[in-house]
Amino acid sequence: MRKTKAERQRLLKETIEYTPFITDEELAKIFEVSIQTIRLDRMELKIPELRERIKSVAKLQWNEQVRALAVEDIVGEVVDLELDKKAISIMDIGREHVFTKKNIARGHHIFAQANSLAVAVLNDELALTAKSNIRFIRQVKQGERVVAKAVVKKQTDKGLTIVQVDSFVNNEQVFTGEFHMYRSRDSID
Amino acid sequence: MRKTKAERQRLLKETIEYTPFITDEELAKIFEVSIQTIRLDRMELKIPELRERIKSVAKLQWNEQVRALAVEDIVGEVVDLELDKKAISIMDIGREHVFTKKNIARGHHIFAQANSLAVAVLNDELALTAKSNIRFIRQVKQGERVVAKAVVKKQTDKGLTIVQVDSFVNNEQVFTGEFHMYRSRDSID
DNA sequence: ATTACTTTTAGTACCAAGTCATAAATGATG
DNA sequence: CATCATTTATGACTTGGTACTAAAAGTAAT
Repeated sequence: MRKTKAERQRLLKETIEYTPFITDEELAKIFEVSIQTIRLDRMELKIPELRERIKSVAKLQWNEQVRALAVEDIVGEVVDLELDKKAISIMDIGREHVFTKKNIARGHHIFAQANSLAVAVLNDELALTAKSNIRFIRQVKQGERVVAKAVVKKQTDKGLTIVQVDSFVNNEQVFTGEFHMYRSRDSID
Repeated sequence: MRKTKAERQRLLKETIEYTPFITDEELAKIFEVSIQTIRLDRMELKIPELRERIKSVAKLQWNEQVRALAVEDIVGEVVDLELDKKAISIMDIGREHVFTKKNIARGHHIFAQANSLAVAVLNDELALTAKSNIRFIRQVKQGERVVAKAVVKKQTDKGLTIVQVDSFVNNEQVFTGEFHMYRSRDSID
């Protein structure tokens, strides 16, 4: 039996979201209605036509490529920042961060967040990590939110700046690291 | 003056690669030739029409999403592995690894390669990094190939296994790290 | 059952951005 | 000037639509 209008529209929306590369004609066959009905549905649901859908997916991809380079620069989201003093960032552990077998976050993601933050907190065009001592205090699981706190400490004898980063999940410490940073004015290159 | 055919086709190819969302009409205006000429050019160069180009970019995006989750587990490519003894991995530094402004690799990528290798070299279902001392010895640039070498050392008093990882570009050391690893049999969970 | 209203289908004209094929105009070169 | 490559023009057809109008079918209420 053919479904009701509301039900059909619900499924239509899902179907298009799941497989955006589908024509009205194919949809009409699937739902056993005329092309016109599909088009009426799309209008009511404000779903754009095939070509526009494809285009928007493609544009997204185009932006991703640009964005991947930009966003990659900062791991986690900086929520508080006082240049050359302190900074805080949060990162939610998702599927992409954990070991595929167990759901424990891979160390380098925790590290990346901390390292990024150490770079971001410094008021320099480009700061580089020269050395660091780190410690993973406890495992972080998928779904947990890691809050990393960076504090800028003294300069070392060699002109490096020390940034201390501690990461927490619900106020429980999961990571600690001391980052010795080169700053752009004393580049090693 | 209008360019020669060969020159125009060379530029056309470039242009389309760079901005695939461009119509023949727009191209015709840019190169000051008729639409038909552009179409002849596309045929000779085997460049598909706008809609096909958009579609292929969109499909690429669709695959990327799946891929991103799988590849993430191993950073770099393991080329030699003797379990519980030593391992070697290589990683080519690409655009996705460097700071957008300068072309210097971000520390956490170098770290990720080393950390991954430290995990991989241990003959355990799941090894976790507990602690590590690392040092970035010199900057790594885009295009360089980083070879990471891991050696399994002694157990510590606390049952941790120490893995020493040193990374090189053309036999010049760029990174060194000592990783203290938990092994699955003495899980901390 | 008749009326009223919603939902669906049909049909036409039109559009963008092409393909395919044929023919004519233009340019360069021996 | 003849000849060949290159460019332009023209028309018919294609896909996957939009926009609009009109008719048919289904559903509910009086």
